Amino acid sequence: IKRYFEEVDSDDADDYVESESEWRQGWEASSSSLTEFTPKSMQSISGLQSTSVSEHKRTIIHIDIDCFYAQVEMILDPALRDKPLGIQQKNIVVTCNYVARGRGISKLSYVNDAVKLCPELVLVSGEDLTKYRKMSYKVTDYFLKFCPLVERLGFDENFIDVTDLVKSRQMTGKVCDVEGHTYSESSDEKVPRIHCLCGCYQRLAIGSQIASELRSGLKDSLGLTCCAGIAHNKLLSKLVAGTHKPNQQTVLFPHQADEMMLSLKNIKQIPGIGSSMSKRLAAMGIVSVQQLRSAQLNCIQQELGAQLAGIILNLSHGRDPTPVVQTGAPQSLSEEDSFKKCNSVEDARNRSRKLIRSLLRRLKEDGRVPHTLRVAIRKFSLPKQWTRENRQCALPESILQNANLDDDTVTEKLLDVAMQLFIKLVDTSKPFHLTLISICFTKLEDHLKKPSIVTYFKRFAKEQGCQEADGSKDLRHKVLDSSV
DNA sequence: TGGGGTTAT
DNA sequence: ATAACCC
Repeated sequence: IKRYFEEVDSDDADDYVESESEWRQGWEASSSSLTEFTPKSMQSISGLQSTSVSEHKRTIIHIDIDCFYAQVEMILDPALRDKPLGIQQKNIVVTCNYVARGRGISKLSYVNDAVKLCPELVLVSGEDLTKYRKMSYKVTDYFLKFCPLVERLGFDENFIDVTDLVKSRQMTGKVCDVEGHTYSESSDEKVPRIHCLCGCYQRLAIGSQIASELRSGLKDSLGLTCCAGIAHNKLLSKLVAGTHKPNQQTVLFPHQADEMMLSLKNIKQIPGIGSSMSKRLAAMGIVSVQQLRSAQLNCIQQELGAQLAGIILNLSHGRDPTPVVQTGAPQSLSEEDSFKKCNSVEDARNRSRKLIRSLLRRLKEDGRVPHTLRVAIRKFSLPKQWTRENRQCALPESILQNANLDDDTVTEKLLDVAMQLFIKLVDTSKPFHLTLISICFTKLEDHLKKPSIVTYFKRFAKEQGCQEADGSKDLRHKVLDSSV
């Protein structure tokens, strides 16, 4: 096989390997007649249809920081390291360290239950996300030092597309083996590695080396441990990252994609299929990945529409063409607070003021200026009503344009805007009962952005009643003619 | 359940 | 503006 790849020099060859059985057939067939082992002959051997030649060409790493909030607290106070630690928000333990997990505490459990389970549990308040947010961006920035394609998912996960990094390492011609675990449900069954380290197998092996370097670098520079999953797309890299759990990494080769997907107990475990979609599919009698796969295409299409059906079905086969997209600066900055009861405008105003104060602090660091403000509330209603309502409006330029963000009058101006929105949400002439207020700044734009020359040309064009600024030449003549 | 985020409709 | 998705 090695000679084959050397002679044919085809990176595409292993893209034809669709499932493990097909791979085996190819393997067995090849050992009897090496010369006939070409992509074409492989196709005839197994009768497989490749979905896309380039489908296995990327190398994606998914990084998942181990119990992120707890790790941040343990770094800030190393004395917490060997104690059972929980992070508390209101009366919920939102996450905990591994010592606490060893005592049977699970994420998102009630404080009462957790303390009953483990009376020595140390609780730290995690309602203010500032430290976690800062560390989170340090992590993303760390990855960005090596590779531009980093996509954040929440505060503690990142996708990294290392395809180009892998390519340049391949140029050196060195062959490397896998670092860390290799995914296989039946763990004693080993992929005959060295024979397979060609094409995408070699690429993913290099990816696992890179992942290992990134992980140890992260530990050295920020003191954080994490899990990594390496695969040819985002879906699989994320799923496989969770297979060996704290502080380990796992690579998944394409022929194991089926096994990975089929190992999921429920379609809800597929990232991208949430509670709403699960319910719709469950209503059609579809609960398992296998059922989803064997469902009639047109049946699902009827129910979901062709586009969505295609995406969902693709996911069930471990296919995910979505690219890793650079996340960059956040699209919105928000803060929220939940409580048992808020039933007066005064109370609402005071709570909103706190939110706006801390948002202004963040805005100052961010450097950008928001152009819209949104207020959201949750009304107390019959349990199981998870409904939030929101109103938004454009922010008057005058408030933030070149204001001192520490100025309390700025806070009060914003608060006035927020309360106008609040009144649209709540009929304050009647009794009300709120359980959450959230304030969100969006449409964040660069502050120091001087209007570019283009802006002036466009404005001028408009004044002159020009059509599209198709020719800046023509425009320039106009400008000169008018002796500006 | 909490305190965040994103994108699609 | 809401609803879906993610952590």
